[in-house]
Formats: sequence, structure tokens, C-alpha cells
Amino acid sequence: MVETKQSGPGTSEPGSARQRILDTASRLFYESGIRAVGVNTLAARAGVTKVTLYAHFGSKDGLVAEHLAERDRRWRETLARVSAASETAEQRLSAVFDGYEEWTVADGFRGCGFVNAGVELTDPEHPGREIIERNKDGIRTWLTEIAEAAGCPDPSDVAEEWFLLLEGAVVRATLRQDATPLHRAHRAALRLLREEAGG
Amino acid sequence: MVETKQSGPGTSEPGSARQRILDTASRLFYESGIRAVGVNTLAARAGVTKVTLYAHFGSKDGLVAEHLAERDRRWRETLARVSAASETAEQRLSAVFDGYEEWTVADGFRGCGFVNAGVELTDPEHPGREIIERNKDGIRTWLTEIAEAAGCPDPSDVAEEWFLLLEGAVVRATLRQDATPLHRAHRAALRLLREEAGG
DNA sequence: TTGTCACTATACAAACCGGTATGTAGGGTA
DNA sequence: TACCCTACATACCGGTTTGTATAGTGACAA
Repeated sequence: MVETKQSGPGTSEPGSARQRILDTASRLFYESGIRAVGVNTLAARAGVTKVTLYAHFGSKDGLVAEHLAERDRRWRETLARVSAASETAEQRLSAVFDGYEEWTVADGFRGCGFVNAGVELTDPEHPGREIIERNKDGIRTWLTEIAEAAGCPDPSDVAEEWFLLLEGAVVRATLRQDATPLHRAHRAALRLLREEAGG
Repeated sequence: MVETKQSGPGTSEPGSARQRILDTASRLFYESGIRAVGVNTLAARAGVTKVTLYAHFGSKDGLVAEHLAERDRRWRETLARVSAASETAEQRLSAVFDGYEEWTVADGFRGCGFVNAGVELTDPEHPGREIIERNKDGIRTWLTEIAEAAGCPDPSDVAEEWFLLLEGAVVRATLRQDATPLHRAHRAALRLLREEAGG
């Protein structure tokens, strides 16, 4: 059996060491910030030795990058799930905002993990930056497709404005610890959709 | 002579040790992130000993807080300056976006220093958080006054939507290293102003 | 049985972290 | 002169950082 694995020994089965490290990283990095969490803490909390961690991910930066990739994967799944039931473009647009609002309501909300990582990873060569950009590009594409489906004359223009509202709302919601910015952005986005597609 | 000083020994004259530390902190914290810059580096780059730094600011957290306060002070000055020449509400609104665009064009642009600090300072008790909130509240107030002056029926509502566009544009501009999100937000904000005030 | 694999346990290296202790030099002032 | 203030230099504290080296353990497969 030719198994395709990028690096490290382990499998990615639910309870495997690798998965436990990734899950713990996801939680701790988001809660406390990437720089604030050391590999010692991380390994201890994952119930794994540091040696195992390094066997799987090579370095902390490597772990950070894989963690972001995993987060991106999960994020795309969520997006697909919440818009599975949607039929119209309006419903699909709402689904995106609903997805974010779902996040925001949960306690321990600390904004967008990718934006936060972008703030912390100041080195432009960091392997994680690529994944951050890929994620944001995924959202932009997603929004553009909705605008196209709605028949907007200039879909990418509308999508970018939606994106501004969305990103701004997440930042505002984080600082205020309150979901109303997202509701406001949601409303504004729908208004824009009706203006652009309906006109 | 009864001199009013909050803490530390020094004056704040242009070339003073205190001011040099603050200036260096402003540059390094913004460039590399707060956690990434140690007090050793900071003191060395400011041409000051660590003892002096601690005499003035008590702790790194204290320095971070004072640095943010200083940044807020400068930011308000900039805002006052760019809108000094403005007469109409529309001009004053544009001045805010112009102020941000001015920033964005400069190289080494790494987004809003307050948002970034908010991401890094995960401890809710950190003295810097208060200043971040004060700064954001200042912007909100500023925008609300513009909406009032323009005769919008619900000024705080319009101001919050402008804020979403502004904050979103800064985040997008940072990730893309490109000022077009700010131009787009600027346009959208003016459109909204005309709809709300003109109608 | 022997080997491989994923993992644990421990210990260590070298650098860096925030913060402090001790002592000195120079200017302002009374 | 005597004092105070500011800043200097140096050396140190305990703890943490990322990363590695070494040895051992249990499971599974040929």
C-alpha cells in the first residue's frame, strides 16, 4: 500500500498522536496566540512528548503551517455544510454570514484565526502565510460565485465589498465581544445584493 | 515646581531617553509584533540601558500600554490635521479614508496597530486593552459626528456601517499589500452617505 | 525470532525572556 | 560643598524558548 504522507511517521486517525497534537494546537493557538504557546506546553497538553511532536512536524513553524491548513480544510467543510441547504444566491450569501455568526456567539471568540495568525506571523517567509492567503482567496472566490449566480453585472466588485463588510464585522465583533456588527454587515450585504442584482 | 508626572523619572523632551524608547517601541512593535520584540533588543535599539527603560515604564506591559497611548495621541492629531481643511461632512468623511490611505501607501504597512495589538494581547487584564478600546471608540464617535453633521436620520447606524467598511478595508489591504480595498471602501462609504443624508 | 514502527521518558544544549542588584558618572541646584 | 536626579555599565537571577540526543517500551508483521 503506497500511503501518501508529506512528513512524519504517524497516521491521522481520530485518536492518533498526530491528530491530538493538531487538535490541541488548534485550541491553544486560537485561545492564547501562536507565539504565546510553547512547544513544551503544547506537547504536554496533547499528552505527547516533544520528540513525537518534532517527529511529526519537524519544527514549530511546520506545526503552525499544518495547523492552519487543517483549519482551512475544516473551514471549507463548514462553508459547504451551511450552504448545502441553500438554493438561491441570497440564501447562499446569508449562509456565509450565518456561518460566521455561529462562530461569534460561541464563547472564547477571538476573531478570525487566519487574520490573527497573519498578525502574529510577521516573517513574510513563514510557511503559514501561504495558507492564510489561500484561505482568504477561497472566501473571495466563494463570494464571487454567489454574485455571479445572482446575476450581478460586476460580480467580483460586489464580492469584494461583501468581503470588506464581513472582515470588518469580524474585527468589530471581536473587539466588542458582540455579534451585532455581523448582523449589521449581513443586512448591508443583502441590501447590496438586491441593489446590484435586482436593478 | 510641582511637576505632574504619572511614573518614571524622565521628561518627554524630543531627544530624551523616554521619548527615544517610545519612538523605538512604536517602530519595532509595529514592524515585528509586540511579543516578538524583547526588552533587551528594545533598549539596545533605543540606545538606552534596560535599567533606564524599567525606571521609566516599570514593566514591559507598562511600556506597551504607554506606547499605545502615545500612538492614540498621534492618531488623533493626524485625524484632526487631515480634516482641518474639510468643511462639508462629505469632505470630513473622505478625510478619514484619506488618512488611512496615506498610511497604507507607506511601505512596511502592516495594518492597524491597535487591532494588531488586540490580537497579540490575549490577556483581558492587560493595561493596553483599555487604550485599544478607547482608540476604537474615538473613531466611532468621530464617524458618528460626521453622520450627524450630514443630517443622517440615524447617525450611529451609518457610522457603524462606515466603520465596518473601514476596518474591513484595512484588514484586506494588509493581507493583499494593496490600497484598493481602501478606495473601494471609500467609495462605498460616500455612496452610503448620499443615500442616507440625501434621501 | 527478529525487525520495524510509533511512541515514551529523560536529559540536555544554547539562546533568549522579563526583571533586578550594584555601583558610577555628570549635571543642576541649594 | 553636598545633594539629587538621570542615565550609564555590568553582571546576574530564575525561568522559558526551540530543538536534539539517547535509551527504552509495546505492538505488529514477516
